[in-house]
Amino acid sequence: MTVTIYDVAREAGVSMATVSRVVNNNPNVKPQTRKKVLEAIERLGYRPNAVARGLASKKTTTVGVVIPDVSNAIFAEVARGIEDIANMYHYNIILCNADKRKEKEIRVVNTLLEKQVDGLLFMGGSITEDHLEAFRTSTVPIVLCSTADETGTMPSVDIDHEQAAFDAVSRLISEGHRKIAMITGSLQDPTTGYARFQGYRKALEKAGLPFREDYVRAGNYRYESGMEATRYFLQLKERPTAIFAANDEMAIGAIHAIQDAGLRVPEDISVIAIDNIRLAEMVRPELTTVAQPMYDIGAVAMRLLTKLMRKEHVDETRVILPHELKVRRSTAPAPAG
Amino acid sequence: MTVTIYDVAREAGVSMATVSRVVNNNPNVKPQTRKKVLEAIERLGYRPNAVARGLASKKTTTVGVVIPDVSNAIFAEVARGIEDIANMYHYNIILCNADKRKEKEIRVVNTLLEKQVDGLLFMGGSITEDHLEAFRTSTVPIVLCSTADETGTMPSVDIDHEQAAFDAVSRLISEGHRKIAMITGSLQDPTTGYARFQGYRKALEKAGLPFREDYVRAGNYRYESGMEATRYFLQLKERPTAIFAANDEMAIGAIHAIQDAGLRVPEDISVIAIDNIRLAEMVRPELTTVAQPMYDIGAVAMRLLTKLMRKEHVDETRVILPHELKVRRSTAPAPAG
DNA sequence: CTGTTAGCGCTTTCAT
DNA sequence: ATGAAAGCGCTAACAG
Repeated sequence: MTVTIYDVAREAGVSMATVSRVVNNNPNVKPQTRKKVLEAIERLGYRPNAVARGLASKKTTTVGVVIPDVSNAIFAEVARGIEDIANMYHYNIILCNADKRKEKEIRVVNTLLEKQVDGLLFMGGSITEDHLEAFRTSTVPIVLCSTADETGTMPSVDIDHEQAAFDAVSRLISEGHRKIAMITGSLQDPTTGYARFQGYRKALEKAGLPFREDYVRAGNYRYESGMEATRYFLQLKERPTAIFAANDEMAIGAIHAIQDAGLRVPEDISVIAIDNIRLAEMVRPELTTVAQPMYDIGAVAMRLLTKLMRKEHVDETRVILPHELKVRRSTAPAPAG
Repeated sequence: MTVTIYDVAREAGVSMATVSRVVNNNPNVKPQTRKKVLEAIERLGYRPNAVARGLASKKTTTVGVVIPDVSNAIFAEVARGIEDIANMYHYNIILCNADKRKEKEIRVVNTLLEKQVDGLLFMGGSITEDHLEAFRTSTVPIVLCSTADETGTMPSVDIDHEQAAFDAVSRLISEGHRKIAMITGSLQDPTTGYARFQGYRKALEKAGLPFREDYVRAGNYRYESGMEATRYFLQLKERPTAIFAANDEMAIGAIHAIQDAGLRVPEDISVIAIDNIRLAEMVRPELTTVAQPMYDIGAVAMRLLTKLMRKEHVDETRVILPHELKVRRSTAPAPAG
């Protein structure tokens, strides 16, 4: 039924080992023999069985990538960075979606490990003790990508979320805003959600601005939650003049909620965020935001992983990439009054 | 180093076969024995090797999904449908990105086949003879998802693109529009791009409206191309009063190009499209569009694939799912004049 | 440069 | 209900 390396060997009149050599581009094969084998392969339509290969060689040349949420635009771009580098080093990559559910994240990690991937990239989301425990059982390297763990035990590639938030809010302050609200992400997540919130507080503090409970609403990183939080801010007696959203998608919700209420961005209210997904330029006014170097995060993480897999020396396993403020049209000086 | 089934057997004082049975939930194991084995597994931290399993059983319980472009919002939703059904039938799914490049699509299919997936889902994009040839070498079932092949030889799940386009344009016509432009996708792609274009022409024809070359611009399904095409339409002496875009993303580009030119949607120009990605409601005005049942496409395709993998009877291998017009705010009756 | 021969870790008859 | 043993298709020494 299916044609094996043995069939090819017989057809070409050589041994299995020789066929294996040509398939693996081992130079120790006479050109003429190689040709014979190649022809037999072609004639028989032989396709190497990667499963058997993996078992015999104990390498699969594939790395698993777990994505918290396929529908999140951030990850698409990070994935591109991962892929480009993976291709460069001849690794296949297989993506697994985890639906933003912790239990599934862990299940997926285990599945990937059972499949004997040579390495693992774990993207985004918060890292709990349960995650760490799953990671510990791994015999292959794992690097966190666009997230990091509090304990600092895992290799990771990420930005400084607190500083990014600090920079965004500072920009607002430098434009004269004093009533700045924030739509946070999950405060349960220390490395991203909470860090961004901390950045907001510190920027306020540094400027001597009071922290107000009613200027903070928690969202879930989604558009709708950005709208909801903003509607809340709009009905406050003392309406904020600027809103900082923990990510772009919520910021776009904020912009639309403001517009739907008959107000203008940025004339009445400024909006700023973090991420710089493609959408940021696909909204009117275009969104001012702190850009994460998504492609680079993926690329650097994958590069780090290759080094780990090949047991090369790496001097820094926890890398922080720089972010950059993209000034567009959604922010303006605070309105007088 | 790594603990194998043999280690567990020794630890539990049973044979490998017995361990295998408990791992595979084979009922032919005395509860007491099962308990002993489970304990040994726990104690040793045994993790079954899926590669060895796959080789021995000739099944991997995983299906490969090739995605033309991870950053395309459509596929995220389709993927969710696939996943839900896959989980239901206990298949793992591995996603592979093909970067919208035909050569890579084919390479990825081959890689997946080498990895001995039990089935394959091929999403979107146009199916060429080269694709078909790669598909033909497969010994496992393949179903096309959100696309179909012209020759009709492959199982597939899709919508009727021509009819969807026809319906969109007919809506415009019924609102009195007579100057209707179209931003097409790739006309090279018979099943999607060209079919949607055909639907446009037929709707025009049925209404006795003339077909004008200068009312058609080709885009590439991206936002920017939608903007460009629209800018072209705007400078026409006889400006269209409505634009039909082959997909939502280009339509949003059209809306912004119109707005950027100081005109209003829908008062000055109506915009309609096909897809209904989340973004359609994340734009102002919200986009009127013909919705593809993306989740269902994924779910039905995966269900069909499971039947094929289990060699169950299926009476219809080429399914067309219904579409539905979502009327929102981007269309209005044609302006007088 | 090429062939022989052990496994890789597991499933699966076939016995018992 | 359990065990023994033969592979699954391939790679990797080792010999020659």
